[in-house]
Amino acid sequence: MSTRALPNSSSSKSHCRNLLTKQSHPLRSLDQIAALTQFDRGREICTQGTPADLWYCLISGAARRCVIRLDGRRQIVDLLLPGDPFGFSAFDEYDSTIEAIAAGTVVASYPRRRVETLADSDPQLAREIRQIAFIALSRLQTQLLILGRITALEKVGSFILEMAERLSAGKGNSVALPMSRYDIADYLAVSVETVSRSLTNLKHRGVIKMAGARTVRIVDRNALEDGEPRDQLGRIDLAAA
Amino acid sequence: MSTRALPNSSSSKSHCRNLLTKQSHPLRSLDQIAALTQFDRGREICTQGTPADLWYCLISGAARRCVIRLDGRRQIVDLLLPGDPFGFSAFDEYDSTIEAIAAGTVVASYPRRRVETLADSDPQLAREIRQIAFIALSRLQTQLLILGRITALEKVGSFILEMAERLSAGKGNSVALPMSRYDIADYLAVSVETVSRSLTNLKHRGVIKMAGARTVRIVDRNALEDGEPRDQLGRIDLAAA
DNA sequence: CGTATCATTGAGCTTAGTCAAAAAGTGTGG
DNA sequence: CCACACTTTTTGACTAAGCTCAATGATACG
Repeated sequence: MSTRALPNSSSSKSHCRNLLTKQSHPLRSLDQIAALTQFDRGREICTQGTPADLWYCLISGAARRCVIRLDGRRQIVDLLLPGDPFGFSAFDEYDSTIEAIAAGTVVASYPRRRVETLADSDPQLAREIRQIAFIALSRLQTQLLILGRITALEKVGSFILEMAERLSAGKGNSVALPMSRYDIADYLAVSVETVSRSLTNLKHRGVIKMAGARTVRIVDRNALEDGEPRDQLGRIDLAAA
Repeated sequence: MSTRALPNSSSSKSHCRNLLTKQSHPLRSLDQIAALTQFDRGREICTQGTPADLWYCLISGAARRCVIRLDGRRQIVDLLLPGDPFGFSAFDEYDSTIEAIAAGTVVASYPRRRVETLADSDPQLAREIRQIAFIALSRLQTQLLILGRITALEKVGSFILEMAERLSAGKGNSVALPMSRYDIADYLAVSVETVSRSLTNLKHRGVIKMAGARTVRIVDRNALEDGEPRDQLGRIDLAAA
């Protein structure tokens, strides 16, 4: 199966099967009917306006869910990380386009009709799908709350926290961002320059440390949460410039 | 009739039963197990952080779904209009607080466990619930796209269009907004003053007409869509000041 | 008819967008 | 391995959109 379908060399296929069994994901019970596909950076996984015949789950890598506006601007409506289901639509067509961000992003796909039929006779599966939809709702709501923040600094701050949460499952204080500044900008609805400046600002204030351009280490979690620099006791620290 | 539970006076109850049968809504098939409640303006329908034991559907009036931030600012995550289902949560507690906006807002509520059990043995119902979740997703996405707009003028413009769409089902060009400028501001994540100024701007440019403070008549649909004033042929009209 | 809420308008200031350019990576082919 | 092209990231200067504070009109409601 090439881009579309991953090349049929057994090696890559088995490699992916391994991934599928290793990476826990919400549609685990459907592993048998999953098709695995690998995508290069920037490749479209599915396209806004085409028939929504497949449901997906991102296995490894990262992807962006975006819509293009009338004025040509792109908005990223969701960032997809390992374990995230996507491709659900209230209507018969996808409501957004999904593109791979990381090289070699692997995606599992499930024929929608097939799954729905299975769900008809399997209440447990039906509940799982419902749960998946609710999780997608809560992810969208999280982003809504980020977009609703006032200052760009707060947006970038909560973005870092969200990524840390989702990528390292809350464990470490270090996040390797898989996406470019442009992606972050279109996700937060600010300009690239502002993203960059906000990061430098946080860096200078000692709230984060950078290792290369894409690895962030969180130093002061509280400060990221509301934009205000805090001391160890969580008090707003007016000394920090 | 007071707020909490509708007093069991047969008059008010039958009045509401009428509403329930008249107003088409997505959980129609569950009318039998629905409880109807009426709320005064500003009253809480359900509260963030409390057990999410009920699913709801708004029958008449309007409500806001909001979260309060650490800094005390309120953000409105969704506006609920007749026919809109709400109260779904990925976890065991509501992720937002819902408050009535209009006087005498009527809401149908459904015990979640009961519905889920019914869905286990009724695949059709299970599909309907899924569809409801997907529709909620698409509504959130719509708002995400509005929040992602750059200028306040565009936000207010698409807000008016969205309300026109949802309230009058696309028919008329006149919308009676059920909410205050403050609600609009918290929904669009801009200040009240900016909402007001944007409306005056649109009014002065002849894009909309106002009848009182809360009734908007759309004059130039195209202009609302992208912020640019258009002539009858849809061309950007630089003459309009 | 008074009081509270809601809506509009003005003036000043801050934030972030735009345009422009430099610096730092990344990958490719010779 | 290096040179070159291209992308990504950062920084600077300028400008404008929108926030804040403040005050004045309108509306609704008891």
